[in-house]
Amino acid sequence: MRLYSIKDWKLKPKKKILVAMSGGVDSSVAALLLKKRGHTVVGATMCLGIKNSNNKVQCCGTQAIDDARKVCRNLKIPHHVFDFSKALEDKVISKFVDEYSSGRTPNPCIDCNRFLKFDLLLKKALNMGFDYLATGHYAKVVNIFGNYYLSRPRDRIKDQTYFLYPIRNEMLKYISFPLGRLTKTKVREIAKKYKLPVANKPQSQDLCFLSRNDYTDFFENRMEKIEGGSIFSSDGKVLGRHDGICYYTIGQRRRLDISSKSPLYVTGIHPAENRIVVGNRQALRARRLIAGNLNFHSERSSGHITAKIRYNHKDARCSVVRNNGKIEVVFKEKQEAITPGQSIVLYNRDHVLGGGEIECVIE
RNA sequence: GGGCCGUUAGCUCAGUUGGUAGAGCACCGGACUUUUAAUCCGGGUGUCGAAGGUUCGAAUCCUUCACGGCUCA
Repeated sequence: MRLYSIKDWKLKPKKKILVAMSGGVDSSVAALLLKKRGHTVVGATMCLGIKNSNNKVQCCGTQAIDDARKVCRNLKIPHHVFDFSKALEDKVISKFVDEYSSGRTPNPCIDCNRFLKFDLLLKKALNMGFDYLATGHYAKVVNIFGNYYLSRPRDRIKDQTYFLYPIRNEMLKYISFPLGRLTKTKVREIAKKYKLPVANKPQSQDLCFLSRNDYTDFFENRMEKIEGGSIFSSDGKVLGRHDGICYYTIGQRRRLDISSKSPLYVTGIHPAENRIVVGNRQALRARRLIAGNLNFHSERSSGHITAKIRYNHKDARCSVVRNNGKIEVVFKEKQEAITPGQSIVLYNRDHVLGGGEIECVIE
């Protein structure tokens, strides 16, 4: 017998659900499934004010809005576009720029979830009389004795709980992830079966507000000044030059333009001295870190706890001490390239305990 | 002018006592990915400055020349 029940839409009365639609396959299938279960479904796309030149596929540009609209027409559901461009600028992009100038590596997708999708958009949905906000994320919300938790999805490869930890716990009861019990393969099959216009659309990969080719221009326009500086070895020798610390992240190997006996990786970024420090791969490994800007879904801090220090990273055993609005995490095995600005997310088996932003590495 | 050192992949260099070369960076390709112009995997792209000589065999030893650097007049 199950101790908890996963929200099962089939058993619940029909609800009014706003589906956040990016124009991609996942959120389109999410909308389709909810519609087929008989709920009242409305699609919504966040307009982020991004100019989309040359017909490039972007997750949130105008192409996204067009695609989402097509899908909604196909599903015969209404489609709204909400202008979140100012919020994106104020809450996500400005921080993105600040973080890079401070030598940190931000994760804007997490802030987008924190401030836009699961805050502004969710509140807007509730204000409009919707019962739930649904998205196409691969994750689950589970209810254990009246408490809501974020939990890993069936498709472990697509697990997106890492990006979702900043959702306020009290908001989980208004959130639905219809893909939580499906695999990506199955989702694509469904999209084809029902002939969704975006069935064969490639998976999005880059930042929605910045294409891969625009990094340099973006920083040049946004940053007050970008100064080149020296690249140092760990023992203080000058090995080369860098074009500005905003172009580097911890663990980065490429673009160093330094020749040596074995590959070099960025091990430190020091904005005050405008200095990049490099070392061998071994020097990237560390065991302890401090994280802040926390959000928790569970008070639990003992037992089988694992954590991942970035998306696409296997979670690893660790212990956690909470202290004064921060956590200190100590990994059983050293982790590679722990990067300030990236998020650390804590798990107990399948449950997301919470997470925060890495502030510094201790050792 | 003399002496010394150097010249090897696009770049920086390694190459043991002679057996036709290999690292890093760069570049190209692939995997992964709604964060990192991230990471990982694969690929050597070469008249070993030139010409002679010694040798079964020369990037390696000898001679001359060219170019670059340091140094002494």
